[in-house]
Amino acid sequence: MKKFEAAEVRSKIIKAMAHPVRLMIIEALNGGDKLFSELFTLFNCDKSTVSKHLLVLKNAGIVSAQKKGLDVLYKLETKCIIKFLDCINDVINSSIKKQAACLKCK
Amino acid sequence: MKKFEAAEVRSKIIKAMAHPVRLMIIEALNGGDKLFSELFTLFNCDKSTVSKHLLVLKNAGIVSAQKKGLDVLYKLETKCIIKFLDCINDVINSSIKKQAACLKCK
DNA sequence: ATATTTAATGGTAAAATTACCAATAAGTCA
DNA sequence: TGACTTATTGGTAATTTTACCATTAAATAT
Repeated sequence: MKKFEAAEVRSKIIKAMAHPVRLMIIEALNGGDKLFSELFTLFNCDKSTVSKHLLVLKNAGIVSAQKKGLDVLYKLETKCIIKFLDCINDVINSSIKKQAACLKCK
Repeated sequence: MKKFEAAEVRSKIIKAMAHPVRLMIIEALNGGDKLFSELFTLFNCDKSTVSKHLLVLKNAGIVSAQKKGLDVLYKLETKCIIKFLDCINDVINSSIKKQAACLKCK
């Protein structure tokens, strides 16, 4: 596989994470499997919007879905993603530090 | 800070990674600091396009830039991001396995 | 000084993402 | 069966992202 193709596949997965609602879904599911109805209550947007965000995550292989009566149980398939969020926090924190240092210099 | 705001900040960082060219830049910089002119040769797109991708990464705090004569030296600020790429590979591999298993069932 | 080389910025058209509403599909229960 | 409940899909307008071309800004060298 060419390097660019590999990067394309990876970027699709990352793009699936790159939305605040989808990030919060991932974090919620890290605390345990959740029904659609439970996830839906976390946000104040349309039900169809949440459903489509979940579809994006499912297509990326990040979550899986399983019918439970009228409801649907969602599951986080890739726990390692949570570790990544710690790294993101590092990026944020070091940015904040630099901004603070910059203010001092003025 | 509200949960949603925190997720928004995080998603901005992740969005900055969510492009094949920007991912390849990150990987290239993980191998060591690179000049713009070196990075540019990796892609066959316009120079301004590469420059703008670098700006996105810089604004996200993922890389830093430093003038070196006519050229600019770029540096990866957050090495932990590379570990995340391993996780992404896990997602991809487990997706491939599932697809393979699915084919068997037919 | 000015000609040259290089990265960055402005502008813009095309493509992708997003969120809502309406309609549909899937399951439950009387 | 038929009424009801719930998640999903279709459609669409608004927003965002992207890539190129043209221009500008910054540094070097003659």
